[in-house]
Amino acid sequence: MLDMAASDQAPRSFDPRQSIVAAFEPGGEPSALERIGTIVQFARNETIFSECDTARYAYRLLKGFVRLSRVMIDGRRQIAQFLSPGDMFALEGKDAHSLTAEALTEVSVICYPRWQVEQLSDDMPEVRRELMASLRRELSAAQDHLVMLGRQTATERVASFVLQLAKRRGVRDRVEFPMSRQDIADYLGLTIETVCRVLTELKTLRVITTPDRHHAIIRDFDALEAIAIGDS
Amino acid sequence: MLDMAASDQAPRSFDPRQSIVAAFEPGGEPSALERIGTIVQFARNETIFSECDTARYAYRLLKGFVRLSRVMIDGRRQIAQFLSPGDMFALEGKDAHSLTAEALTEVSVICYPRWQVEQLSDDMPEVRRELMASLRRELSAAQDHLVMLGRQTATERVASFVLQLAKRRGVRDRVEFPMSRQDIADYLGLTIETVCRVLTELKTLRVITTPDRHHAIIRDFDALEAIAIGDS
DNA sequence: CGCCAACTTGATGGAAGTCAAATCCAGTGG
DNA sequence: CCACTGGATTTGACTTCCATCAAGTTGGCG
Repeated sequence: MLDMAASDQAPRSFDPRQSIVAAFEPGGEPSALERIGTIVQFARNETIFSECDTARYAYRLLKGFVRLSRVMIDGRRQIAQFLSPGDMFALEGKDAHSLTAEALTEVSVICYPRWQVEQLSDDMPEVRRELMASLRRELSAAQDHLVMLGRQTATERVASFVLQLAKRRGVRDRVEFPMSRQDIADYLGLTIETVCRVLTELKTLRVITTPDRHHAIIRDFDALEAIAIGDS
Repeated sequence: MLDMAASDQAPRSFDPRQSIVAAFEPGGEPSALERIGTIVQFARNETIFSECDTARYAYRLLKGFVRLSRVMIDGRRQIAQFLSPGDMFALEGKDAHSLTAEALTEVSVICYPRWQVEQLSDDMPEVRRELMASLRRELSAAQDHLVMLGRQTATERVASFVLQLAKRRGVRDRVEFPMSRQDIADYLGLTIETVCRVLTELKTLRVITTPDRHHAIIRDFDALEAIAIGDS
C-alpha cells in the first residue's frame, strides 16, 4: 500500500560518526549545518520518530510535509504543528521526543546527530542563532495556536487555518492541503465533521471554493480575515 | 486602589548602559546573568509590558507570580502561561512583545537589556545554555497546553491544572492559586462559571477541598490524576 | 469499472456557554 | 468591634455550538 521510501541510509541504523554527508538545501543559503547530517527519505504516512523514542537526532525538513502530534492514552490526538520545507524540528532538550513526527507526503529530511548540533551551536554563532530563531518561531506559533484552541469558534479556527497556509506560502489566492480532514480537525481541536461543515459554510458564503480535496481557492481574502477574527 | 510599587529605577526610563546592578537570586546558583540587570518591583495587577510594546528587556521573575496573555480585538483573552519565581520571560526574537505580562501579586523581576543578553549569550556558554533551556521548557509547556485546550474536557482541564500547580511546587497535598477564577478560566479556555462548577464537582467527589479561594487541598492525588487523563 | 477509504451531509444529544441572581468576603469607615 | 460596600465567586435556568451517530457520496487506484 505504502511504497516504501528507497533509502540505503536507513533512518535508525547509521552510526553518527560516519554520517557526515553533503546535503543540498533547495533554494536556501547553505549554513554550517548543511555540511553535516544525513539525508533520509520517508514515504507518506511513515513515522519519522515517535513520542518517547530516544532523541538521537535533530532534523530539518527538506521536501514534503510533516505533522507533529501527541496522542492521549485513550487515542485522542492533538497535532501541534504542520511542518513545511525548511523547518527544523526535534530541537527539544530532553532525551526523549515529546511529539510524534509523521510524513504527510513523500518526505526527505536531513538528520543531525544531536551531539554534533550541540557542539556546532557552541562553536558557531550562525548555527546557534539559527537554532534559537527556530525555537522562537516555534514558540511564537504555539502561542498563536493556543489562542485559537482556547478562544476561537470552529468557523474562526478553520478560517485562520486557511489564512495561515496562505500566508506561509506567501499567496492570497490559493492554498494546498497536504493533510487529511482528520489531520485538520486534530490540529484545530475539532471533529472531522465540524471541519467539513465549516468548509461548506465558507463555500456557501463564497469566501472560498474547493476544486478538489487538497486545494482551496480564496475568493475573498479580506472576508476570510474578518471571519478569522470574529467579525461574523 | 493599587498601591504603586516604589521604585526609583523606573522600569521604562533607565539607560541600559548604566543599568548594571548587582542582583540577588534567592536560593539559586548565581549565573553570569545575575551579575547584570536591574531589579524592578511591580504592584498587584500592574502591567510589566504589553503586547506590541517594543521589547527592550528580557526578564527573570524573582518574587511573586505573573501572567502572560494575549487579548483579541473583541476582548477574548487567552493566558499562555503563569510564571513562578525563577522563570525567565520575554525571550522572543521579535522587536515587539507578543504577549502582555501582568503581575498577579506583588512582583519583583530582574530586567536584562536585550543587547546585553545577546552579547552574553554569544560570549558565555552557560548563559546560552540557560536561555536555550528556558525556551525549550516554554515550548514543551506550550505543547502540553495545546493538548489540554484542544482535546481535554472541562473537568480534565481543571484537574490537570491543579496537578500542574502541585507538581510545580513539588507537593502532592496542597496548592495555592495566586490567580483569580477568571485567570484560571482564561488559561484553560473555559468560562469562569465552568471553572467554578468543576471545582465544586471535584469537591463533591471528595478529591479536593477549598479552605479558601486561593488554596486547594488535594485529598486524593491518584483520583485527581485519573480524572485529568480522562478515567472518568 | 468497481471498490474502499476519505469525505460530506443529516439528525440528535450533551457539554459548556450565557444570562441572571444569590452569596461570600476583604477592606473601609463608623 | 461591627456594619457596609463592591468586587469576586458560586449557583441556577436556559441556550447554543459542536460532538456523536448514522447514512450517503466521491474519487483515486487497482
